[in-house]
Amino acid sequence: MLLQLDYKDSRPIYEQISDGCRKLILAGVLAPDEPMPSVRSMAMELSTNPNTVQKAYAELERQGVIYTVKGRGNFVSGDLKAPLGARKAELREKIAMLLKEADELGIDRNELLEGMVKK
Amino acid sequence: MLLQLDYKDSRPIYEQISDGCRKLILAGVLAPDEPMPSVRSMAMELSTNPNTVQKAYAELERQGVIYTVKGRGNFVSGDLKAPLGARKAELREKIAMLLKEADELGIDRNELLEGMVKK
DNA sequence: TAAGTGTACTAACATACATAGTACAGTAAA
DNA sequence: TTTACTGTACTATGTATGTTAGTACACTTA
Repeated sequence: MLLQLDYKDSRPIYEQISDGCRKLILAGVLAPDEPMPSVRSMAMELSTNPNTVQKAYAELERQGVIYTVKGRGNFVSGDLKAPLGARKAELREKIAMLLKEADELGIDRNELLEGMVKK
Repeated sequence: MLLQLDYKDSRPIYEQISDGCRKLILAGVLAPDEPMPSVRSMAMELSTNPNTVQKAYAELERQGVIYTVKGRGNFVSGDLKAPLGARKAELREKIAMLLKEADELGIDRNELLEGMVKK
Protein backbone atom coordinates (compact mmCIF):
# COMPACT_ATOMS: atom_id res chain seq x y z
CA MET A 1 0.00 0.00 0.00
CA LEU A 2 1.64 3.18 -1.24
CA LEU A 3 -0.65 5.54 0.67
CA GLN A 4 -3.01 5.37 3.62
CA LEU A 5 -6.01 7.66 3.96
CA ASP A 6 -7.14 8.95 7.34
CA TYR A 7 -10.88 9.54 7.50
CA LYS A 8 -10.52 11.10 10.96
CA ASP A 9 -8.42 13.78 9.29
CA SER A 10 -10.44 16.90 8.48
CA ARG A 11 -8.39 17.56 5.34
CA PRO A 12 -10.05 16.58 2.06
CA ILE A 13 -9.05 13.27 0.48
CA TYR A 14 -7.52 14.85 -2.62
CA GLU A 15 -5.24 16.89 -0.38
CA GLN A 16 -4.17 13.85 1.64
CA ILE A 17 -3.31 12.11 -1.62
CA SER A 18 -1.32 14.98 -3.12
CA ASP A 19 0.49 15.72 0.14
CA GLY A 20 1.28 12.04 0.69
CA CYS A 21 2.58 11.55 -2.84
CA ARG A 22 4.68 14.70 -2.65
CA LYS A 23 6.30 13.47 0.55
CA LEU A 24 7.16 10.11 -1.02
CA ILE A 25 8.54 11.69 -4.19
CA LEU A 26 10.57 14.47 -2.58
CA ALA A 27 11.90 11.97 -0.02
CA GLY A 28 13.17 9.85 -2.90
CA VAL A 29 10.92 6.84 -2.30
CA LEU A 30 9.71 7.18 -5.90
CA ALA A 31 12.49 7.70 -8.43
CA PRO A 32 12.42 10.42 -11.13
CA ASP A 33 10.76 9.42 -14.40
CA GLU A 34 9.17 6.40 -12.72
CA PRO A 35 5.46 6.02 -13.53
CA MET A 36 2.87 6.95 -10.91
CA PRO A 37 -0.05 4.58 -10.32
CA SER A 38 -2.74 5.36 -12.90
CA VAL A 39 -5.66 7.50 -11.84
CA ARG A 40 -8.00 4.53 -11.99
CA SER A 41 -5.73 2.03 -10.19
CA MET A 42 -4.95 4.52 -7.41
CA ALA A 43 -8.68 5.14 -6.98
CA MET A 44 -9.29 1.39 -6.71
CA GLU A 45 -6.49 0.94 -4.18
CA LEU A 46 -7.76 3.78 -1.96
CA SER A 47 -11.43 2.85 -2.43
CA THR A 48 -12.11 6.34 -3.67
CA ASN A 49 -13.14 8.02 -6.92
CA PRO A 50 -10.98 8.55 -10.04
CA ASN A 51 -12.03 12.21 -10.08
CA THR A 52 -10.59 12.68 -6.59
CA VAL A 53 -7.26 11.15 -7.58
CA GLN A 54 -7.16 13.22 -10.74
CA LYS A 55 -7.60 16.38 -8.69
CA ALA A 56 -4.65 15.34 -6.52
CA TYR A 57 -2.47 14.60 -9.55
CA ALA A 58 -3.38 17.91 -11.16
CA GLU A 59 -2.15 19.67 -8.01
CA LEU A 60 1.11 17.67 -8.07
CA GLU A 61 1.67 18.62 -11.71
CA ARG A 62 1.03 22.28 -10.85
CA GLN A 63 3.71 22.02 -8.15
CA GLY A 64 6.18 20.47 -10.62
CA VAL A 65 6.39 17.20 -8.71
CA ILE A 66 5.05 15.03 -11.54
CA TYR A 67 4.46 15.45 -15.28
CA THR A 68 1.73 14.03 -17.47
CA VAL A 69 1.85 12.33 -20.85
CA LYS A 70 -1.60 11.94 -22.34
CA GLY A 71 -2.40 8.34 -23.07
CA ARG A 72 0.68 7.08 -21.20
CA GLY A 73 0.31 8.21 -17.64
CA ASN A 74 1.80 10.38 -14.90
CA PHE A 75 5.50 10.27 -14.10
CA VAL A 76 7.74 11.53 -11.31
CA SER A 77 9.41 14.77 -12.38
CA GLY A 78 12.97 14.38 -13.63
CA ASP A 79 14.18 17.50 -11.85
CA LEU A 80 12.90 17.91 -8.31
CA LYS A 81 15.13 20.81 -7.28
CA ALA A 82 12.46 23.46 -7.79
CA PRO A 83 9.56 21.76 -5.93
CA LEU A 84 11.94 20.63 -3.17
CA GLY A 85 13.15 24.17 -2.71
CA ALA A 86 9.60 25.48 -2.75
CA ARG A 87 8.54 22.98 -0.09
CA LYS A 88 11.51 23.91 2.06
CA ALA A 89 10.51 27.57 1.84
CA GLU A 90 6.95 26.64 2.86
CA LEU A 91 8.22 24.74 5.89
CA ARG A 92 10.38 27.71 6.93
CA GLU A 93 7.40 30.05 6.56
CA LYS A 94 5.12 27.85 8.66
CA ILE A 95 7.70 27.45 11.41
CA ALA A 96 8.32 31.19 11.43
CA MET A 97 4.59 31.83 11.96
CA LEU A 98 4.48 29.44 14.91
CA LEU A 99 7.58 30.94 16.49
CA LYS A 100 6.12 34.42 16.05
CA GLU A 101 3.02 33.38 17.98
CA ALA A 102 5.22 31.87 20.67
CA ASP A 103 6.99 35.21 20.98
CA GLU A 104 3.69 37.03 21.42
CA LEU A 105 2.75 34.57 24.14
CA GLY A 106 6.04 35.27 25.94
CA ILE A 107 7.39 31.77 25.33
CA ASP A 108 11.14 31.52 24.87
CA ARG A 109 12.06 30.01 21.50
CA ASN A 110 14.85 27.87 22.85
CA GLU A 111 12.59 26.55 25.58
CA LEU A 112 9.81 25.81 23.06
CA LEU A 113 12.23 23.88 20.83
CA GLU A 114 13.71 21.98 23.78
CA GLY A 115 14.71 18.52 22.64
CA MET A 116 13.90 19.18 19.00
CA VAL A 117 17.12 20.73 17.84
CA LYS A 118 20.78 20.76 18.88
CA LYS A 119 21.95 24.07 20.28
CA MET B 1 -10.73 47.86 16.05
CA LEU B 2 -9.99 44.85 18.25
CA LEU B 3 -9.90 42.32 15.43
CA GLN B 4 -9.47 42.36 11.68
CA LEU B 5 -11.00 39.67 9.44
CA ASP B 6 -9.21 38.46 6.33
CA TYR B 7 -11.61 37.35 3.64
CA LYS B 8 -8.72 36.08 1.51
CA ASP B 9 -8.06 33.61 4.32
CA SER B 10 -9.58 30.21 3.64
CA ARG B 11 -10.25 29.63 7.33
CA PRO B 12 -13.87 30.17 8.43
CA ILE B 13 -14.76 33.47 10.09
CA TYR B 14 -15.64 31.95 13.45
CA GLU B 15 -12.16 30.38 13.57
CA GLN B 16 -10.44 33.66 12.74
CA ILE B 17 -12.40 35.30 15.55
CA SER B 18 -11.65 32.67 18.17
CA ASP B 19 -7.98 32.38 17.18
CA GLY B 20 -7.60 36.15 17.14
CA CYS B 21 -9.24 36.62 20.52
CA ARG B 22 -7.21 33.80 22.05
CA LYS B 23 -4.01 35.45 20.86
CA LEU B 24 -4.99 38.80 22.37
CA ILE B 25 -6.04 37.24 25.67
CA LEU B 26 -3.09 34.88 26.12
CA ALA B 27 -0.72 37.68 25.12
CA GLY B 28 -2.17 39.80 27.95
CA VAL B 29 -3.75 42.48 25.76
CA LEU B 30 -7.08 41.75 27.45
CA ALA B 31 -6.86 41.48 31.22
CA PRO B 32 -8.41 38.62 33.26
CA ASP B 33 -12.03 39.19 34.35
CA GLU B 34 -12.37 42.04 31.86
CA PRO B 35 -15.58 41.82 29.78
CA MET B 36 -15.39 40.70 26.15
CA PRO B 37 -17.37 42.66 23.56
CA SER B 38 -20.93 41.35 23.52
CA VAL B 39 -21.92 38.86 20.84
CA ARG B 40 -24.09 41.46 19.13
CA SER B 41 -21.61 44.36 19.30
CA MET B 42 -18.75 42.19 18.04
CA ALA B 43 -20.95 41.07 15.14
CA MET B 44 -21.74 44.68 14.32
CA GLU B 45 -18.07 45.70 14.45
CA LEU B 46 -16.96 42.87 12.14
CA SER B 47 -19.98 43.23 9.83
CA THR B 48 -20.82 39.60 10.44
CA ASN B 49 -23.58 37.58 12.10
CA PRO B 50 -24.19 37.19 15.86
CA ASN B 51 -24.41 33.42 15.36
CA THR B 52 -20.89 33.37 13.93
CA VAL B 53 -19.49 35.31 16.89
CA GLN B 54 -21.34 33.08 19.31
CA LYS B 55 -19.75 30.02 17.73
CA ALA B 56 -16.32 31.62 18.23
CA TYR B 57 -17.06 32.48 21.88
CA ALA B 58 -18.34 28.96 22.54
CA GLU B 59 -15.02 27.60 21.30
CA LEU B 60 -13.08 30.03 23.51
CA GLU B 61 -15.11 28.95 26.53
CA ARG B 62 -14.44 25.30 25.68
CA GLN B 63 -10.72 26.12 25.66
CA GLY B 64 -10.96 27.84 29.05
CA VAL B 65 -9.93 31.23 27.67
CA ILE B 66 -13.16 33.00 28.60
CA TYR B 67 -16.15 32.28 30.85
CA THR B 68 -19.79 33.12 30.42
CA VAL B 69 -22.34 34.61 32.79
CA LYS B 70 -25.85 34.40 31.43
CA GLY B 71 -27.45 37.80 31.13
CA ARG B 72 -24.20 39.59 31.89
CA GLY B 73 -21.74 38.65 29.17
CA ASN B 74 -18.45 36.90 28.42
CA PHE B 75 -15.34 37.61 30.48
CA VAL B 76 -11.65 36.85 30.14
CA SER B 77 -10.77 33.84 32.26
CA GLY B 78 -9.23 34.66 35.64
CA ASP B 79 -6.68 31.83 35.41
CA LEU B 80 -5.04 31.46 32.02
CA LYS B 81 -2.37 28.95 33.04
CA ALA B 82 -4.20 25.92 31.65
CA PRO B 83 -5.13 27.33 28.22
CA LEU B 84 -1.70 28.93 27.88
CA GLY B 85 -0.03 25.60 28.60
CA ALA B 86 -2.36 23.85 26.18
CA ARG B 87 -1.56 26.32 23.42
CA LYS B 88 2.14 25.93 24.06
CA ALA B 89 1.79 22.16 23.70
CA GLU B 90 -0.08 22.64 20.43
CA LEU B 91 2.68 24.88 19.09
CA ARG B 92 5.31 22.28 20.06
CA GLU B 93 3.32 19.55 18.34
CA LYS B 94 2.92 21.53 15.12
CA ILE B 95 6.61 22.42 15.01
CA ALA B 96 7.54 18.81 15.64
CA MET B 97 5.41 17.72 12.66
CA LEU B 98 7.11 20.23 10.37
CA LEU B 99 10.60 19.24 11.55
CA LYS B 100 9.73 15.58 10.99
CA GLU B 101 8.82 16.30 7.39
CA ALA B 102 12.05 18.24 6.98
CA ASP B 103 13.94 15.19 8.22
CA GLU B 104 12.21 12.98 5.66
CA LEU B 105 13.17 15.45 2.94
CA GLY B 106 16.79 15.31 4.04
CA ILE B 107 16.82 18.90 5.23
CA ASP B 108 19.06 19.62 8.19
CA ARG B 109 17.12 21.04 11.13
CA ASN B 110 19.71 23.64 12.04
CA GLU B 111 19.89 24.79 8.44
CA LEU B 112 16.09 24.99 8.21
CA LEU B 113 15.93 27.10 11.37
CA GLU B 114 18.80 29.36 10.22
CA GLY B 115 18.20 32.84 11.55
CA MET B 116 15.16 31.87 13.58
CA VAL B 117 16.81 30.70 16.78
CA LYS B 118 20.07 31.21 18.61
CA LYS B 119 22.33 28.16 18.57
C1' DT C 1 -40.12 48.43 33.14
C1' DA C 2 -36.72 48.78 29.58
C1' DA C 3 -32.50 47.67 27.55
C1' DG C 4 -28.90 44.79 27.21
C1' DT C 5 -26.94 40.08 27.88
C1' DG C 6 -26.39 34.85 26.40
C1' DT C 7 -28.72 31.01 24.23
C1' DA C 8 -31.48 28.07 21.24
C1' DC C 9 -33.89 27.28 17.61
C1' DT C 10 -35.52 27.12 12.25
C1' DA C 11 -34.92 28.29 7.48
C1' DA C 12 -32.41 29.46 3.47
C1' DC C 13 -28.39 29.89 0.69
C1' DA C 14 -23.59 29.23 -1.11
C1' DT C 15 -19.64 26.58 -1.43
C1' DA C 16 -16.57 22.60 -1.21
C1' DC C 17 -16.03 17.83 -1.36
C1' DA C 18 -17.04 13.35 -3.06
C1' DT C 19 -19.35 9.95 -5.87
C1' DA C 20 -21.39 8.08 -10.18
C1' DG C 21 -21.71 7.87 -14.87
C1' DT C 22 -20.55 8.90 -19.60
C1' DA C 23 -17.68 10.23 -23.28
C1' DC C 24 -13.54 11.15 -26.01
C1' DA C 25 -8.63 11.38 -27.51
C1' DG C 26 -4.05 9.47 -27.20
C1' DT C 27 -0.73 5.32 -26.55
C1' DA C 28 0.89 0.66 -26.71
C1' DA C 29 0.75 -4.07 -27.54
C1' DA C 30 -1.53 -8.21 -29.49
C1' DT D 1 -6.76 -2.88 -36.80
C1' DT D 2 -8.28 -4.12 -32.52
C1' DT D 3 -8.05 -4.14 -27.69
C1' DA D 4 -6.93 -2.35 -23.47
C1' DC D 5 -4.93 0.70 -21.23
C1' DT D 6 -3.90 5.89 -20.25
C1' DG D 7 -5.52 11.05 -19.14
C1' DT D 8 -9.22 14.41 -19.54
C1' DA D 9 -13.67 16.67 -19.56
C1' DC D 10 -18.02 16.91 -18.75
C1' DT D 11 -22.98 16.44 -16.13
C1' DA D 12 -25.65 15.22 -12.24
C1' DT D 13 -26.33 14.08 -7.45
C1' DG D 14 -25.69 13.98 -2.56
C1' DT D 15 -23.60 15.54 1.67
C1' DA D 16 -21.38 18.50 4.95
C1' DT D 17 -19.91 22.98 6.38
C1' DG D 18 -20.17 27.80 6.79
C1' DT D 19 -22.91 31.96 6.86
C1' DT D 20 -26.82 34.85 7.15
C1' DA D 21 -31.50 35.99 8.69
C1' DG D 22 -35.10 35.87 11.79
C1' DT D 23 -37.45 34.70 16.01
C1' DA D 24 -37.88 33.61 20.72
C1' DC D 25 -36.81 33.14 25.65
C1' DA D 26 -34.44 33.53 30.16
C1' DC D 27 -31.43 36.35 32.85
C1' DT D 28 -29.28 40.82 34.66
C1' DT D 29 -28.87 45.60 35.46
C1' DA D 30 -30.18 50.35 35.65
